[in-house]
Amino acid sequence: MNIFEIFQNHVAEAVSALGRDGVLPDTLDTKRIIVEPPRDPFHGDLATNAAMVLAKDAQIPPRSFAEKLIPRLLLIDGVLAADIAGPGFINIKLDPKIFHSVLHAVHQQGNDFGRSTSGKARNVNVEFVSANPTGPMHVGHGRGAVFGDALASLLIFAGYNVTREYYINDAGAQVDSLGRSAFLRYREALGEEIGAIPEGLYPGDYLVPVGKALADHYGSSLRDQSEAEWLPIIRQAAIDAMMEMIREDLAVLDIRHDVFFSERSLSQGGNRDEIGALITDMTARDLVYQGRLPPPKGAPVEDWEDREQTLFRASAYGDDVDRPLLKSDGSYTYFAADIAYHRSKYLRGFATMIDVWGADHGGYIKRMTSAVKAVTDGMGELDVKICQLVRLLRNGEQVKMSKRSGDFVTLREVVDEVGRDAVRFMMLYRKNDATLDFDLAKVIDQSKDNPVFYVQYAHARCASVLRQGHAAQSAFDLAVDAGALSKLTDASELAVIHRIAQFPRIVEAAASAHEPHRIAFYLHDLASDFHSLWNRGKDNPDLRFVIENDRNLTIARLALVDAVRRVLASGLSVLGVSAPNEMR
RNA sequence: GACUCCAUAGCUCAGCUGGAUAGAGCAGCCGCCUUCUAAGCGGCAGGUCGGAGGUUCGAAUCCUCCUGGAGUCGCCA
Repeated sequence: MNIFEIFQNHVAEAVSALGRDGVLPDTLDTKRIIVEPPRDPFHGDLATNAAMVLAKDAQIPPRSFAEKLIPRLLLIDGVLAADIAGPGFINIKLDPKIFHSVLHAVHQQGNDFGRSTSGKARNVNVEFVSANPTGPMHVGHGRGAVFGDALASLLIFAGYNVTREYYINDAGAQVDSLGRSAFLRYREALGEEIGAIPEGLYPGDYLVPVGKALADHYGSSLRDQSEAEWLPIIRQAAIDAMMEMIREDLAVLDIRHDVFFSERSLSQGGNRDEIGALITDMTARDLVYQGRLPPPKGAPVEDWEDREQTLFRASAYGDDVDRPLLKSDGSYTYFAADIAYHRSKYLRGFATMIDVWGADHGGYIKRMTSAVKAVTDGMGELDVKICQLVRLLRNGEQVKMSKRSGDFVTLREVVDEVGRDAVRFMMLYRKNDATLDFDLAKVIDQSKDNPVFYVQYAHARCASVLRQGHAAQSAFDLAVDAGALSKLTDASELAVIHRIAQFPRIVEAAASAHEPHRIAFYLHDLASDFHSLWNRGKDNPDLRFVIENDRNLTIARLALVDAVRRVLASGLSVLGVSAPNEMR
């Protein structure tokens, strides 16, 4: 139940009715009407810009428009008053019964309150993590992982049909290096002295067990083969081991992908060369031509050679320059594979694609969105979400890189230290495109300075109050009707209900903007409202939740507490953070 | 050189896709806190929304230019 949406429809209907009556033109575009909470609650419960956005088309001043509209608004059930404010805002005062009915809806819908159908079951592909299978995940990967996972959950909650996907970069030079690194470890496992790992290969200890497993399985049979023979075998074994490790890292954060898509499968996996087919298709549609590029700007590229190459007309679709699809040795560029990959998403039924990338890929957005536009005839839409860097701190001091597994702090180390909930919540308590300071000491601090604790504690406190309530009263049913809820009249109680009423529109806005952090901030606000309400009981015992001699009031208040608890739980569940019943 | 992102209170950041007197948390100051779970609650103070133009009824939000910071640029992945 989204009261803002409901009243938006009411207001639109009122405008249409005036159109039919000839009071206003009947051609007004009521879709532009917005009903939202006023900035200042003193103004009322709802505010609408209807008069201002439609005045011009109606060819009358906004305030005159409002004067015509208001009598009509007053006919709407639940509207107590409607006033013109400022340049032509209409502030609406609602009967508290509307808000009581919101509470009632929470109890009826339970954890589904806030769930929306605004996504209209449209297919969305969320591709995230896609870390190269060359080692364990680090903290930066973790941010993209949590962001993508929470965004996917949010979209599901908002009524989209979501697939979580991981693109395995298992076809480039990096995985060849991985294979060679694993080969060294294999020889090491056979008892050879391998010395230092050469520059350009992966030195991390995590390849030691891979080498050992290879030695166990193949004995020394691979050692004397040529690289052309052993590389495919060892490379694949190493990739599989790395992917297994990455899956485990993700599982620690409770993240699971529906699809793992192999880059290699596009050109070498089956009986069909997807990338070649793509280039043929693009050539037929004149998206590709043979031409020359100007030398790259900025840092000079030493081995730059001016030559004719196979180029995609990216600049015709919004990119800065055209982009090569073939390397000089005739093999496909990464970009060519990526276009084929995104086309495959489209062909699999995803007109809406979301990619979650790290900050270092920002320069890649234009060419990819332009490519998606080109190969889908403008039918496919790609939104790239960039997750900025994470600065790992401990009490304000930058954390030194660990040498244990290469040259970075692994995600696993961080989760082991502070826990899944802290990692997930803090990764989401910031806009994705802003850099994030993650302080290992602060996120486990049990104080209000720590938003994770603050929100979880609000949930635990709700649960505690409900336990107390059940102890003080005999068994009761919280799903009381809206009439019984009319006992809730205090301004601080109504303020909490107002906040609850906003949850559905926050969900929809966050989902359509692809911004899960809005849920995290909302939960913090709701927690704050609740802590505040709880404390009112200190100064004024009449405002406590459990009132000894007033069973009905107690039940109404516990219904409010339970609604807060449910919305907190449901929001936390979208973020993938647990909602504890006690904090001990 | 070009492009992307960022610039909002002393600090860290929100700002609901263009709305009213720009908000929160820290830090500072003042008060309260033997409670339904203590780890908090209330209040005060704090701002030329980096700067200058523009678009319009209306701009922190959209456009242009400038300044400052981060990142990217390739036949790398």
